[in-house]
Amino acid sequence: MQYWLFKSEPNCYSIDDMKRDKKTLWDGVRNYQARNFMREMRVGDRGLFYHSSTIPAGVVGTVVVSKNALPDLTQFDPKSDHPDPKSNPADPRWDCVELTFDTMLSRTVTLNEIKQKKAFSHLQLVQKGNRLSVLPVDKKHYDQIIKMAQ
DNA sequence: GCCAACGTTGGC
DNA sequence: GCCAACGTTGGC
Repeated sequence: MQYWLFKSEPNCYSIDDMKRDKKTLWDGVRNYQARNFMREMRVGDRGLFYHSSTIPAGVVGTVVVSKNALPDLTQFDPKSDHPDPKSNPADPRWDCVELTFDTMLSRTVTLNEIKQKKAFSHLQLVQKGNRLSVLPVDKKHYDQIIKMAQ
């Protein structure tokens, strides 16, 4: 089983939305590295749900991968937020996975406190300039962040 | 294949 | 809103 982190701006899609919807397609991702990580995901993988571009930014909940990667249909919809006219329907460029709500953390584990712990220095999330919206996390770090919320 | 210009992300 | 970082695009 692998562990991941999913970023979302809460005014776009928050952990509360995730809880209400129970499951959602993680579509709209238009970054090759993030897409490749989604292609590696398998049903049952765990994920941290992270709120970005908000104060404070941080981990707010957990999710489970409930469907392996499948074509992201929003790329072919001119009315979607991220249409990609260059993507060929016979060989779609962008994929998404389905996520299912797991838990809401009892408090936000902020980026700031994660940065302050030396144990997290190799976490891609805390390395400067990180703009990846989907990234892998070690089980160790995943467990530790959940523990910090308690 | 290089690289400048440009657009987007995300913390603050 | 600012700005640094960095991915993408496109001309050559």
